[in-house]
Amino acid sequence: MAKNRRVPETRLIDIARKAGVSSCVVGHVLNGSRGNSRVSQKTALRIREVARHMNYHPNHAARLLRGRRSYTYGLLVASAGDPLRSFLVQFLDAEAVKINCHTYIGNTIGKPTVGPNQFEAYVDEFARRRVDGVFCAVHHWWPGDRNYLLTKHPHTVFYEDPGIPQATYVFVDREAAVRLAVRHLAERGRKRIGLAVMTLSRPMHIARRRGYEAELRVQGLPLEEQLIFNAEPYGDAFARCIEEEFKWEFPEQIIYHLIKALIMRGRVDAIVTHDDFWAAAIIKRLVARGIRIPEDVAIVGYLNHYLADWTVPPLTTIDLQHLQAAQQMVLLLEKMITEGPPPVGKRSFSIQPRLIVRESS
Amino acid sequence: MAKNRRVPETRLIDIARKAGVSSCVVGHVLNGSRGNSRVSQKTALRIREVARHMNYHPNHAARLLRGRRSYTYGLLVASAGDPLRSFLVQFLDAEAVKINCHTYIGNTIGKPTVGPNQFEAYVDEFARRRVDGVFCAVHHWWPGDRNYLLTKHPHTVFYEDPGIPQATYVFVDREAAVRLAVRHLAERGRKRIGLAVMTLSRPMHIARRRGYEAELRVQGLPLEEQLIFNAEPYGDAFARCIEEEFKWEFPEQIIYHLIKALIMRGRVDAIVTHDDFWAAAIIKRLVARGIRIPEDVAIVGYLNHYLADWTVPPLTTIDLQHLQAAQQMVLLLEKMITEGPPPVGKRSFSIQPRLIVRESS
DNA sequence: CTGAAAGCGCTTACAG
DNA sequence: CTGAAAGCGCTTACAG
Repeated sequence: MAKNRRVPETRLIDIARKAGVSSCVVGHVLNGSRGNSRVSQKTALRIREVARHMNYHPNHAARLLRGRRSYTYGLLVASAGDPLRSFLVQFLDAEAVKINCHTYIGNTIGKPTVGPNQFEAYVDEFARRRVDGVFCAVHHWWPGDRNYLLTKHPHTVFYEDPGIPQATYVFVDREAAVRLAVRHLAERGRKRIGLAVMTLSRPMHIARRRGYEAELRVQGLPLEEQLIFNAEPYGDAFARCIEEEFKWEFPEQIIYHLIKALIMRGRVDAIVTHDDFWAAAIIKRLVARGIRIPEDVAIVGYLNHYLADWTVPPLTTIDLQHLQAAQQMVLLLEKMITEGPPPVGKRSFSIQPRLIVRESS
Repeated sequence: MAKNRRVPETRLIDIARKAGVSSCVVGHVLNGSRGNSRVSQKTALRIREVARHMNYHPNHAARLLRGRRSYTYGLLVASAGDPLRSFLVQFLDAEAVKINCHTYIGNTIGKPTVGPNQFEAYVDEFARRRVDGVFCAVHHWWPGDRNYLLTKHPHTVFYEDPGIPQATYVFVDREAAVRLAVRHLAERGRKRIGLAVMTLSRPMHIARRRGYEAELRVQGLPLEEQLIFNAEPYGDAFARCIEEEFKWEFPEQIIYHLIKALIMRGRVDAIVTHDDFWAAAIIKRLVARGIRIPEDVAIVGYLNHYLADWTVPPLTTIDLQHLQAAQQMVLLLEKMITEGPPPVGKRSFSIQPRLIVRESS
């Protein structure tokens, strides 16, 4: 019975014996954080040779226990497959790997075994595993005690403003995003540009309206209340995860109300949509009614998910620059870990989105 | 300067002092693997109370060092964002979480810092972190020394046959998959059903051809060599990852040859495609040429990626049952870890795919 | 330039 | 039913 036996790993002491030195010398040569000037070149070389030959890999647990960093970041997301965040997750991991760190992913979607407080459960798990810091990319409308997170892990960088004073975060400039979209549509001759948003009750979303109004003014276009569709009154507009299936449920009925409000009543000739999934759903419904995209109505998305390449017609959208956001977040967290938190007042960092023109506008 | 200080975590000894017992009693009550009969109910209760109150979380590194399992599985994938595998990755993680394990994801896409042998680098990293076992879901055409993996981690479960004798793996029954597709198309009256595959030089892909031919025979349909398109002669047909961008590059020129071969020469009225991405690309090209889907040509995909819901028309496809595969893989690996590898000859497990009918057929 | 030794926080065989 | 103590594999202050 093979059972749980594994080939015993080479230890520091094995190298030391083979090389005929003490283990502390080996430690200095192979894993030493300080300069290695204390060991002779020749010895160091021999030790490295032996280590390579014996396929030595330092025991991570032992180093951790001795107080070294874990070189691990906790990463909180609703789900690693969350279509709104999957590229951010990927980029965060890739950037972490570049500096020899690893991301420990905590999905906050409720699992029966973990119980309802999965967010908090992962905050504890991160503590157990001694992560160096945490990225929180959980949507603001997802449950989870952000204050508890900050208490247990002062080194935390959020994606989007968590609404907690003094928190450090990276956010996409939504005002600029909508201005880009509106300017583009105005330049293409659109006169009645609509805005469709999930909610207007959070600062980050109010920024969209602000950008929308500012750019309409610049373009000399009329500002009518009926050109703005806010999904809030129509019930829970947020994408939900169907627990069993891990698929994101899209609130289809919202699209029905949206078309009624913006197309029928508002008679828009363009819509700046909440995100690419909204955009794709709107395009589908409009095409089914014989409305031509972009001839009759132009559509602009928000995210630049790879879905945007596959809609018919392909979607003009706002790229959220997830790679740039990820780079910024890793840089920030690493700096927090080594140098402490940034000064108050310099804890938020905006990412400038980019317009990607395809065929829906 | 806050620096790298964190709130000191509660230790076992802190609980012991507070509860007025020795740390070994506390260890037995809180983390003991054996029955706790050796400690009185009353003491145990008090200890648990104190632990909860002091927010105790056992130090993972210390337990690991003492020889306990890491409750961590290594997971090798080309990239966590690989569109062909992302749901499998998600499900594997979710299933692992259910039994209180964690998946440590190793992306084998080459990073400059890790060097060209990222597969092997992660095999070593998994050893350092003392994972209990490994899932390998890397595509067969991706580089990486699978034998080295098995040497370092005898407890490994592959997704799809790695072509190594005695390896344990879960695979999708491709023969059954293609038969489902062909039968469905025949039932809808299609007479000239084409098959498009990336390669026929690996057993797993030859299975597609086998299923195709077998079902055509059953349906009494003609078997013509020109109805089979094998992309191999047209150069590197595999999706590639563009390093900088982490986007999957689709081999578009293949589609051109495919249409020429199957539509122009073969005059097919249906195509069973290599996967959903091929299917989506084919649909796009055909629609652009004025060919109607499914009236003129029916298309069936393979994978059931969520993209399949967004093509126009929505894609009829074969669902690969990734959830079921993930459950099987976790079950298998856990059993290997606790009871040793399954007997030779019982090391491969097939997953039966399912036909999902949408509007492209 | 190098070595002997303490200790990180647990687990567990051993002794009462 | 409970405690004293060794030891997992490292790191590092201390002593030569």
